[in-house]
Amino acid sequence: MRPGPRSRRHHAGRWRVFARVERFTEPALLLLLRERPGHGYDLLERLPELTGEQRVEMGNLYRLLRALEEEGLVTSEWDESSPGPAKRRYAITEQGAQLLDQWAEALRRSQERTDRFLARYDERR
Amino acid sequence: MRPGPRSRRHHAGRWRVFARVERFTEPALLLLLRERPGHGYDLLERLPELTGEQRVEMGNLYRLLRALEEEGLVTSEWDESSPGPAKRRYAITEQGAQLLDQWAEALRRSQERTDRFLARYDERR
DNA sequence: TCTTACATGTGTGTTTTACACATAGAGCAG
DNA sequence: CTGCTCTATGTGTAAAACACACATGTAAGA
Repeated sequence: MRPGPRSRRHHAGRWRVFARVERFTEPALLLLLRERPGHGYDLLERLPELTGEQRVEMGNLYRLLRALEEEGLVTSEWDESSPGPAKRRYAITEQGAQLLDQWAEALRRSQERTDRFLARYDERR
Repeated sequence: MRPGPRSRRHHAGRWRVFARVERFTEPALLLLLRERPGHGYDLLERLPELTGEQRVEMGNLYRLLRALEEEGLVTSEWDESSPGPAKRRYAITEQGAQLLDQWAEALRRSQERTDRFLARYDERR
């Protein structure tokens, strides 16, 4: 029953504190797809450019892509032309691009909040 | 069954996208307590200085404070001297201050990630 | 033939957050 | 002195987000 290294609780020196923006995978996928279309496995490999050390779990990635499609934020089609196993190739829609814009604004607001936090933290360090 | 406004999914124009750092309340509490001790209700009112629009849910706040205490990050004692209902007055410990330092580092790394994201977003806007 | 890389998925548990409600002291308006 | 609001602390539980484990199949190369 010991909490793992990414558990909610952390003894000061023992476990790693890892600050993440929640649902960051969603805007990351939209940005990658705005740059160019791609399939799940491809996106899985391109994601670390944006998410860094925190790798995205593949099971949830495929589920997220289908959820995005259900909402009309991306579209997909089977690509059997290219070699290897069949791939589902995703592309961003106009709606998806608009949501990405909203995410960018939201992320800027989040940056400001964290900036204020860090400034206040540094004040009395 | 309609998802609420803070649901996981958002149609581009309809629902609000809200980027938050997960478990941000924890470092926020530690910072407030490093500045001066205080009780739950007091912290609930001071938190918006750090968290902004996203208000913290009081039920979870009290649970979080007790969890922090269990781990030795804060201490508490009943204060019945001051007027009104009895308050549980929390103070940060050395361990708590150390964890806050780790959070600050983690938040800076998170800022860098988001900066990279936004720079890449702006590139091809 | 076996292993590895590519590729897509399901099932389920844990963690984090949201929502709803319970309890009680104290001050004040009527 | 009754009801109302503000202060103050909590519990119960559901939903959302995320992690971990595993299943399935193609294709290429040792």
